[in-house]
Amino acid sequence: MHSMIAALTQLLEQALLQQIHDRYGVSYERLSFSVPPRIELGELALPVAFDLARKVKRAPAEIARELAQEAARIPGVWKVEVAGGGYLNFRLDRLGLTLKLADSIDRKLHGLVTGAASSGKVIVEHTNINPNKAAHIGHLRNAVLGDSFVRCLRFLGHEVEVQNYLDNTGVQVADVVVGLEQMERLTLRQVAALEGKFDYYCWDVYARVADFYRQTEANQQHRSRTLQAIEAGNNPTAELAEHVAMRIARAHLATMARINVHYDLLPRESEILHLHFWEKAFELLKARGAIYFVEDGKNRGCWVMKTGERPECEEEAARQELEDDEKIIVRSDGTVTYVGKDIAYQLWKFGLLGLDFFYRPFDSGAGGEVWVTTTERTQGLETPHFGAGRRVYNVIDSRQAYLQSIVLQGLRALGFEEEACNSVHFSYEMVALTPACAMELGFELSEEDSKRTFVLVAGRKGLGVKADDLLDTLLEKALQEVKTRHDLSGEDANAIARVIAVGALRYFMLRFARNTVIAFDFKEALNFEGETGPYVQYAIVRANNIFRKLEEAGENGRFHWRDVEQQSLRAFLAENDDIWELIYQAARLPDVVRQVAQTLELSQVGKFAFHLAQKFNLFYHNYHILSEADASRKKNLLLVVDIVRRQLEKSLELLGCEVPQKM
RNA sequence: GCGCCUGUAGCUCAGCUGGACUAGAGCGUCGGUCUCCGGAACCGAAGGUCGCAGGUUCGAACCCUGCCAGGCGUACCA
Repeated sequence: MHSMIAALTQLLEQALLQQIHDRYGVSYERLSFSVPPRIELGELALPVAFDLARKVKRAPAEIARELAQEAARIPGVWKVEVAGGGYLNFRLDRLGLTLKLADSIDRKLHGLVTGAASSGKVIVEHTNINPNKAAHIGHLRNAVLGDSFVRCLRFLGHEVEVQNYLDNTGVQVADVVVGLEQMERLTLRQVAALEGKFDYYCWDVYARVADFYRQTEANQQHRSRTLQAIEAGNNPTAELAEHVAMRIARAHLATMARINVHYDLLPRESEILHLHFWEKAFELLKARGAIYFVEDGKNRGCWVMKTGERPECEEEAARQELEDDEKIIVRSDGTVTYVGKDIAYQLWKFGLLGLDFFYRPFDSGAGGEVWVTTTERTQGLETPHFGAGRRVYNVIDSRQAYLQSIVLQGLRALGFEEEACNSVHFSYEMVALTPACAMELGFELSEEDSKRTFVLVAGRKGLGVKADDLLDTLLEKALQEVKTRHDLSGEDANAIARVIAVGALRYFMLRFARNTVIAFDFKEALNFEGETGPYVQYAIVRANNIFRKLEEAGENGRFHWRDVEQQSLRAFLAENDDIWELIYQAARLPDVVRQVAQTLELSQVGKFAFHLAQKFNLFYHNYHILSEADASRKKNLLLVVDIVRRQLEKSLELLGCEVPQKM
């Protein structure tokens, strides 16, 4: 799938490459177009004449003029001009592009051109919250990035499978189980009877376990013992762990459903173990010599993988370094680390393990169809085919870059070079708190910390903003705003407030580049003005109001873009650069999304929507549409509004935001 | 120590593979726009030696080197 604009650019490139070759005998691989500083100068610019000038020893402006003459005949091109001493500026056929775009929008393509087939299933793994406590704002960033990325890939025509991996047998779940069993002295039955928000309850338990471990050596030993019991299964501790993990997982799904995030499959770590995924991977790794057993030294009794690029470390002097370059895959107590299990999981994702899970639908209580892995086949149940992806994206914060590289090293060691290349660590920075925010939450900071620009969220300390709390606060604020403007029933007001709150939250999480640390601040996150989701929503609501009024005005008020008079529209577009710019920007949506698929910078979609909304608001201010006396001009204006609102709506949809009826 | 990332307006951030210019937004500040399709909006002003110093290039916020400052990682946590 490529876009209208990309298709046109390609056509232009082909024609020019041919022309340059014929005329000057120079062969380029490709031409790199840029964007002129102002729309009046055109939509595409090409500085190739500067380079040609050196090669054929002639003036760049002269060469540019020669190229311009023929290029003007390319279909879709309106005019070609020479500027800036040798730039070729291309001005596109405004009417043609506008009509094409309107038609494309009607067919729900929004500027895309159907073309190349999808290149196989893409698996996106995101969210992956340890199921041992409530989700916090850092998890929201992960889920919003992942979910929006999935929406973009689907828009581009990819088949996408969304997986939310549940680390239900890991250390973090074990810690909470220790807290419940040893600290709180609760049985499974008692835990199951606990009322209220269980994820919040566990948040506090988890925060206190660290202290519990510090108290005595015996307390500390509960961790390893519990972890082993969980891995072994068939014992009360394992059952409690199962209860905790799945109950928390449900809570996470409910939280994510609030912000329009859903999944296809919940692969569980316990199945990786019980279905012997890990054993199989372990055998493969051993057979290939990718990991080895350590007899001596600090890593004694562990199976490790060598990291770093010095396989032949020499003599005793290097012994220390060698140990530093060993990543433990199997601990000395026989349990497997996360990385080990992740290698097995990654192999399965590509269909390389020769094993598969069993599946059953998962009742998340949060709507949407989601499946979970199980250890046994369910009789008579037809299950979708999961896994066996062609390309895999793991949305994981940048602190895990090292672990991710080890997983890839594992794949490579097993000879799966191509799959390693198709494994992408979708890395992003964490959400931290401003010191002011941490203090607002009631945390005492050291003098050192209070001087920092941000402090890290720390689940172990219970320091963080819970996702549901943030959402509740946003909802409340949005509701206030709605109520000051409209007299609505509670239900209607709530529905609108929810859409606005989610729009604000998701936009906020996507505003920043991936590798920017978000220093969370309530004032900023709760803002509904300026560069925010509600700003974009408001622009669309305004546009929708125009059409609503039009319909209210009667049958003659109905509008369809095919009703525009082409001659009138042609002149209108030629005369008004500001309007043409609005449409051209709107047409760029698929180009932005294609770029996002490569750079993984979702913020670009947000920026696109915001800038387009800004331009629209200016247009809205400058042009009166409903009161326009000239009928054909009015239709032209309506066409502009229609195109822009539909592209804006689509870009919000890609960001997982909806549009309220009114606001 | 080593590895990765970051340093742009008072604050929070953009700036695509180096390119047309006066380096852009939002917030905040100050001043305007309500007989209008809703002001969650629009317009204007003030505010920057793009951390510092070299280098490459016709051209550098962007590429290279060094330095300074900060963050993260380098766990038998993930």
